[in-house]
Amino acid sequence: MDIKAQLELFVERCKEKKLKITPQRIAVYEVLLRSKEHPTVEEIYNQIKEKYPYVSMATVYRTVEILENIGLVKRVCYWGNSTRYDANLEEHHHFICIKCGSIRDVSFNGNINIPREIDGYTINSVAVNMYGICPSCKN
Amino acid sequence: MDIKAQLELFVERCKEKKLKITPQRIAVYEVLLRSKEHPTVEEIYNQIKEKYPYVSMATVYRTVEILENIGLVKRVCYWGNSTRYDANLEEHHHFICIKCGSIRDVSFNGNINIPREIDGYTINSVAVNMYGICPSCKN
DNA sequence: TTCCGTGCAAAAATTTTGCATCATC
DNA sequence: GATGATGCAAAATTTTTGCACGGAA
Repeated sequence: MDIKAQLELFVERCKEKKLKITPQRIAVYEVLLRSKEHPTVEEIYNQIKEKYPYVSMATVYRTVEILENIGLVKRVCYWGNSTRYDANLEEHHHFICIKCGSIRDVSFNGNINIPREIDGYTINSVAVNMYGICPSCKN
Repeated sequence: MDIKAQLELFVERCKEKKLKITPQRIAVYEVLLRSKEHPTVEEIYNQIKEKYPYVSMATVYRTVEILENIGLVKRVCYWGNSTRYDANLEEHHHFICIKCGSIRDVSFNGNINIPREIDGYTINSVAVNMYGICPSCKN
């Protein structure tokens, strides 16, 4: 799905939930859509500030929470303390470099063999995090 | 490995690294060894306070960091903002309830089919997090 | 005795909230 | 025009740090 289509989906979801479509919300979502780095709130804020200097940190916090609630971004945890956000909704997993902290999306060709139910636990989604050393840290 | 053996391993690692063995460090590690809940720093602190009221939060923060550095606990991220710690070093994965936030260890019978190397990335460890609804939240 | 580790308190960093104003619908 | 969103600043929360003292080696 391209960015335009994603933004249209966002508009649609907002209308469904009676959420207003504001420039701030679009800006936050667009940063997330264009980024492959799974940015923290602070990183999102810094990127937005270049274009829209008036946007406040509080709004970014509020917006990522909304985006998470309406299912357009996922909160992801990797390494360190920072909460990060990811707008890539397609099934994918992550490689995290334990040296430099960089994150890279990984898709498997072969599926992971994980049951949909364990001991009465219903599994909605699976996140596989692989930790190791990335090529540029090998040297 | 039982708790006694784990504590001996801890003592050994400390000697290797010229770290002093203090009651506080043992207390923190013991809480982590006995807990299956993957506690946060605050939860560790509260448990220790019952036995050793003088221990400070700062020490707990410093100790979990040391334990992580010497490879005796893992920092795990699941849901929400809290950083949690896990002293179970055996290969296992986690189920996280997206309603109540509870965490449960999961071991697979069948292995997950994950390569040891992807595009020049060397994979040291894999963490599979399954998100869903636990039995007590189904009602 | 020598250091390293600790407690305490202060500082720093991160996240949330209340409220008046503003913008979207 | 009504309602909900925003910015700002303050508050709450979480984590880190400096320093003098105390305890482990």
